[in-house]
Formats: sequence, structure tokens, C-alpha cells
Amino acid sequence: MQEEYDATSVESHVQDVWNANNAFQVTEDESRPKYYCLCMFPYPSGSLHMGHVRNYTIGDVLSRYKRMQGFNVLQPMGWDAFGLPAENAAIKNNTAPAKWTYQNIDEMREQLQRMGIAYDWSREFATCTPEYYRWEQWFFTKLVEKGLAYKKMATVNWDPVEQTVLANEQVDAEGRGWRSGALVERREISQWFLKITQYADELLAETEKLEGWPDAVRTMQRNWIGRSEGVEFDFALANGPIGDVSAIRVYTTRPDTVAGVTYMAVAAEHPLATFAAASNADVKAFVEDCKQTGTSEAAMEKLEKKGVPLGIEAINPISGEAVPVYVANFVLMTYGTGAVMSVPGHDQRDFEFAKKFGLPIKQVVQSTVEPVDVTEQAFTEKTNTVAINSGQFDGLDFEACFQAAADFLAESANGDKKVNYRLRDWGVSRQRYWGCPIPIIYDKDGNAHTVPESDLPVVLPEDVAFSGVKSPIKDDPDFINTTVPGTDEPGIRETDTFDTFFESSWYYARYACPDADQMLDSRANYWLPVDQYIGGVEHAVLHLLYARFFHKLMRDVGLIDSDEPFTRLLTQGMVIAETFYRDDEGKPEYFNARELNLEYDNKGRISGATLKTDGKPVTVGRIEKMSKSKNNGVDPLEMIDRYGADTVRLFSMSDSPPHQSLEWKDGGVEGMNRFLRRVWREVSRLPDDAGQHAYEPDELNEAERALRRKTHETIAKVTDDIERRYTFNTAIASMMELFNEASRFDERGPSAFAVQHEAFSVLVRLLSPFTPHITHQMWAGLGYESALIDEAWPEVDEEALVKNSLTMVLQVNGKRRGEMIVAATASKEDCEKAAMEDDNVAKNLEGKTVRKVIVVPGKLVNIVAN
RNA sequence: GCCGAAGUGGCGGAAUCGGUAGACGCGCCGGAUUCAAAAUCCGGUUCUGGCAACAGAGUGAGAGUUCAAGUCUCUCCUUCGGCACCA
Repeated sequence: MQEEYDATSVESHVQDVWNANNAFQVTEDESRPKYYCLCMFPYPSGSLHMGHVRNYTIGDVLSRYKRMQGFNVLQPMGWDAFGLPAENAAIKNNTAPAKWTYQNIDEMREQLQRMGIAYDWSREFATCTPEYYRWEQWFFTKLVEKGLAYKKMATVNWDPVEQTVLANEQVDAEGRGWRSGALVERREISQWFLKITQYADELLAETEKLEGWPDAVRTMQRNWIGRSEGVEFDFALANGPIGDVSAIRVYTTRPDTVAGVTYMAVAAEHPLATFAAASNADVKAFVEDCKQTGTSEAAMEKLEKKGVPLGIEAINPISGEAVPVYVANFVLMTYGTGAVMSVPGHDQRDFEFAKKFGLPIKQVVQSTVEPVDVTEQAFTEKTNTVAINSGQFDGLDFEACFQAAADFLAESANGDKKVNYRLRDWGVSRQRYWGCPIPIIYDKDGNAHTVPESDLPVVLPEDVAFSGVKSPIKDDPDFINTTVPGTDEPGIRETDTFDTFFESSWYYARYACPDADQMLDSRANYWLPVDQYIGGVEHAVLHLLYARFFHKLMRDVGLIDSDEPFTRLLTQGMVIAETFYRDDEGKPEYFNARELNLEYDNKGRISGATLKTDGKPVTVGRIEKMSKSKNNGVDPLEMIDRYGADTVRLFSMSDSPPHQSLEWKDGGVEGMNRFLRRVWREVSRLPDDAGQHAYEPDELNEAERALRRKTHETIAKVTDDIERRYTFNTAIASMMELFNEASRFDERGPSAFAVQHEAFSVLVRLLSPFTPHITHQMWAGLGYESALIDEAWPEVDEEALVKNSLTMVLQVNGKRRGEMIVAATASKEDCEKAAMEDDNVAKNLEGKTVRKVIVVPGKLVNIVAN
């Protein structure tokens, strides 16, 4: 072993060894427990960023650790290759999205391979290839057959200038299109949906069983599904039917407050609004105005709540009163019934709307414990309440009133008790080119026919000119024109493509059998479910919920046996860094730290920065997520060139626990590099025959015993940190402690060498999942001939952990007054007695009477006195 | 707006089940080595007072529970993630 550590040569050598042995290719093996570790696959943007590095290092640490534990480990990698960025790049660079995507994949694969992750590359695939997407087309036709996929109208963002549908991301905060700057309109078009709501109850119930998931994610999923129990019923119109509308149907979770309804609100697209708009200019203008907003929930909720009376009245079925009907911008036609009842006394949003428009507020629920004034704010409690001003329901509590009102509405207003979900069916149609074609053909009457299995895949033409924003297949006659399946009649292909969440909802299963001549084969049941899934928190709801849904669909089609796709989940935080900018004409220009000279104050904080090219100052901004737009990214490849992959991997794991954000610090990277160099040097300096000695545990001296204890404490700590806690940062810290102790150890003699050799041998194995290249070399340097990746994870010798004495803290009235060393076998009484004899304790007890003594064994003694 | 997190020294963070606040690393200060510097090594480093022993304060703000609170409860502030067509 050379004395100086050269990362570049070590890493390329070790990677060659792994590749020559296909070290990470796996097959099904019933004799060993399997472990499937998966990181969320990347969108092939063309360059690896630090978020990827962090994500994939976490997966690799867990995979390599499990391999050393004797598991048959699968860790695959592939490409989430359909999506909007390829279209944007196509417009910008005048390249076909396919070409751009495949080039990016090749570049990113190369970058990724330099990190030395233990992937089984033989399973790699890209979702934009027909070999992959044909199976989701096939699956979709099955779902159509089973009635789980259907068409209905849905709202999209329409750019009136570009004449195209925009993604929410392409609409700015003011509701303007990203390219045209025109005010975006809501438009309804017919789209395909998957009936995820049919699985809502199962998804919700099984959320409770996902014990390996973070509670925060489970809570978010639960809230997203948002199960509620309520009543759907009619408000009759006061002056008889209007057109074919004779009643306004609403859903409420508070039927106990119906008597308090003082007005109604309907969506701009509701038939009553349309009717009123025909004769009322104010309504007409308002309805038009309502369409000029984006479709995102956040945009809707932030809107100033506005409404206009329709001049129509409805009859409150409980109070019999006539109440006015408004058209309001916060009610959406596509959600629920497109109309809501309003109870300003007991709902805060209704309250604010009523105050603004001078509508009456009626209290129908009274608190039994506190005074309530519904003219001040809505009273929304449901416990310790009674109904008032509600006729026959007066005096009932929430539960009783809910039931009685529900029964009454069932009798008198077509009422129906109904379980409702906040979750809506999954709209899977996208009016975009770079996605999987939806395998549907329409006949001349517009009826949808699924493409038969024998005609699949419907291949997306890749050699297209993509210059504008419109999908080129939308007017490509070769693509569109076909025949209706089973006939000679001309037919027209669906030109919408699937939401890219479609691909990412089942890729984890395809890795089990990437070459199967069907969607999945029996190998899927060997590998699934994924034992450990790792990815960004930003996917906590949508991607993870869709994948869970898809898993159940695949189960119900008979493709797999399990109920849930991911047994354990780790959601990792972002990688963040300092930003620097100049704000000249309102639009800030961002600079990368590489372009700047940074100034520090005497405490090491950045106090200023100047641009290298002109020497003039730039503003130091806040610390934000690494992104192109903020120009604060750090290029992993540059870092690997400078320090080696092991250092970059180690730093990405060392500075904060994985679920928190990681701040990129050049100094921290250097610290990790320094650590690896020190370990390398110490290992290279060990005597050649250090591993030849042995020791008898009972014959070690105090220093040897202490180092051996530290070694085994560290095994226990690192194992727990990786396996149970996922706190890789503290695992690394404890390995550094072991190193500090082992390298400072200066005993000599056969047993001392043996203990020190054991410490380094353990350290190298514990470190190997984090920094697999350098440890591979050091393992050989320690005199071992085996390959480190085939070694077992070290085991704790419980005997080595035994301590003869313990340090205990002494407190008087909860304040620390000293510490003492006691025998490990000391009883509570012994500890109490010894504590009283401590000088500083005695001083602090002067003139006081001891009231109580609390002894926490092995920790502290607290004496309460006054 | 709704849902979910986070807030601790100069900085990133540690404190795992209510029991020593600040592990480990960075930075900074001092020293060794060097013609000098880089690199490396050794020591110190929450703040205030003190030569020290030690004392006081201290985990976003404010209350509360407890012998004991960074940790539990309530109220509030700030920042971040998601909100269904970014992935």
C-alpha cells in the first residue's frame, strides 16, 4: 500500500475489479433472504446533481450494508425518461425530444458510474422506449375493460395566445402563461381518468399498516385521501324549475347546521349560473372573470373570495326559509356537485364571505362550556355543543343532530348519507407529445375502442420536428389515421399521452424482470415488495400514492401477490447552498460561487463577495435549494475529480441526517477528504505483521481494554444508526471517534498490535458501505486476501462492552453540581450516599433540608432540598 | 388558504425512552514543523464574570406540566416541502 492516498487511481482500479466480476448482478436465490433497495429513478436532465448523489449514496450504503449481512441484494437503476423538460429543450435547441433524452441518458449513466454505486446495470431501462411503455398501454386497456379507466370532462389551463394547454408550472403567480404572458383561461376538455377513488378506502386503511414509513408521510397521505362522512341532498328552487334544474344538490359534512344555511354558492360553470348569465350582465361578466384563473388548488385558495347573486332563491329544507344563490369563484364545477351550502355561523370561509356581502349569520349550534358570538367569528366546534334555532333538532348534540338531520333530509330532500373523499380520480391525459400514447382509437361517432394486444405497442414517432408548443402527433396523419379495431372502418387515434406518473407508478416492479415478454412475470413476486425505497420528500403524496394505487391494480389483475409496493420508506431532504446575485433591473442575475471571490469575517462567516471578472461586489443571498435558476449548484463531477467519489459520498452522508436538508460546504468536503487520507495513512503505517497477533480478552491492560470496548461500541452504534435510525451522520461521527482513539493508541506488544489491528479492521468494514473504493484497498493493506464486498458485517462482542465503573452526574435542585465515578455494581443507596459526600454537593446543601433524592441508575443523582 | 416539516455555539449538526446541552466536523485562536508558505501535527474554542476553583445565563418567542424540558402540552413567529398538468 502506498503511503499517499490517490483517489483517482484507487477508484478506477476498484471499479474495474467489480466490473470484471459482475459483482452486483443478481438473480433469484431462494436460499438467502432477498433485499430490494430502490432509489427513485432520475429524470435524465443530462447532468447529475448533488440531490442525486445524496439519494443514491443513501441507497448504496443500505444495499452494501445488507449485502454484508448476508442478503441477496437487488439495487437497480433506470430512467424516468418522458416529460416536459425534453419538450422545452427541443424548442430551445431545435432537437427532437427523443434524441436529446437518449443523449442525456448516456451522459448521466457515465457520471453515475463514477460514483461506484452497486447497481445491477443489466436491469437498466428507460421508460420512453416502446419495450417499456407497451406494457402500460396493455395494462391501461385492461383497466378500461374492468371499468377502472373512463373519460370525463376536466379543467385545464388554456393559453389563448399559444392556443395550447399549459402545465401548472407554466403558469406564473399572476395567472399568466410563461411564454405568451397572456392571462390563462380555464377550459374544460374530455380526458381519461383512473378510478383511484374506488381504492380510497383500501389505500387509507393500509396507510395505517405502513410502519416502515415516516409518520409525516403517512399523515399527509391520510389527509390527502381525506375521507369524510356527510349527506348529499337537494335544495329545491323557490320559484320552481329553471330549465331542467329543479334543485341544487350539495354535499355537506355538517348536516347538523343546515338550519343555519343563509345562502348558497355555485360554480361559474353550474347550469344555474349559465342560465342567469343569459339575462344578467353582472353575472355574465363575473362568470367570464372566473374563467381567468389557473386550475391549481393553491391559486384557487389564495384568490380573493368573490361572488355575485344570481337573483335565484333556494328553499332551506329544514328551516323552510328562502335563501339567495350566488355564483362564487371558489366553487369548482368539476369537484363534488359544483354547488355548496353556506353556513356563515359555523364555517369560517362562509363567515368571511357573508361579512363581505352583508349576508345574514345565523347561529344554530351553541357551546355548553363557553360563550359564543357568531357575529365575531364562526363557531366550528363539534364537541360540548347543542343544536339551537333548529326546530325539532334543538337540544341535540353533534352526533345525534347529524343522524336526525340526515334521516330528515333523506325523507324530505332526496338525502343520501355518503362517504366522500377529498381524493379525486386520477386524470391521466396530457395534451403533450413526449409521453406514452394512450392506446385508444375513436370511431366516426367518437366511441372509444382500446387497441388490441396484438397491435401494441402504439409507438410514439420519435423522429419529429418539435419547434412550437403543440404536440407534433396531433396533426401527424400517419399517426392519427388508422382503422377501428375489428372492422375496416376508418378510425382516429387518441393523440393525448399519459401523465408521466404513469411510468413511475410501476417501474419498481419491472426491474424484477426487465426482459419479460409480458408486463411482469413470476420473478416480480420474488423481489417485491421493495424492502427499502428512498427519494425526495417532494414525492410524499402524489408519486407514492399513485404507485401504491398501481400496485393494487396490478395485484387485482393477477400480476403480483403483495398489497403494498414499499415496505420501508426514507424521504430525504434537499441539497442547498448559498446564493449570490445582483439586482439590476428588477430581475436578479445569479452567480455561482466559482465565479466569485468570497470574503469572510473573523468568525468565518461570509461577509461579502465580488465577481472575479469585474471585481465589483455581489449581494450574498439566502441559502436555497441547488437549482439552475439560482445558479448555486455544485457539480458532482468536478468534486469527484478533485477529491474522489468516496469523499463526495462520505460528505453527502456526514453533515446532516438524511431527512433534513444538506448544506453544501466546501470546508466540510475537505474535512471528509482529510479524514480518509488520515485513515489511509494510519493503515499504511501499521506494522506488516499486525494482523498476525492474537489476544486473550482477559489479559488485556486498561488501555487495550478501552480501545477494544470502543471498537465494539462503535460496531453497535453504527449498526443501529444504519439499520434502525438512518442517521448516517452520527454513524460517521462515531467512526471518526473510533479512528481518533485507534490512531492515538500507542501501546506496544503483541496484544496491543492485535487490538489495534482489530480496531482498524472493524473501522474499514464499517466504513465500506460509505466509501467502498478506499476501503477495498485498505482491506488488502490490512493483510486480507478476500474481497471486502464479500465480507460479513462485524459483530459485537457483548463482553467487550462491559464497564467496571460509571460516571454519574450530581445535581442539587436540578442544577449540575459535579460528577462522581462509582462502581458499575453500586446500588441506589450507595450512589445516594456517595453523592451526599461530594464536597460541592455538601456546600450546596448547607442550611437546607433534603426532601427527596432521585437516583437514575448509571446517569445521575438529583437531590431536592430547601 | 390547506396539509406536512424545521428552528440548538461563529457555521453544519449531536443529545436515540423526560435525566451531564453542544458529540463529530468546519471555522477561528495559539503552538510545533518550515528560510517562508501550503500541507501536516498538537492544544484551545457556547456566552458573561473570574488567574482559577467556580458562579450566572443559554436550545425561535411566550406560557404550562415535572425533582428534572432542546425533548411533553398550549399559543405565536419565521423558514422550507406539497397542493392533483414540474418530476
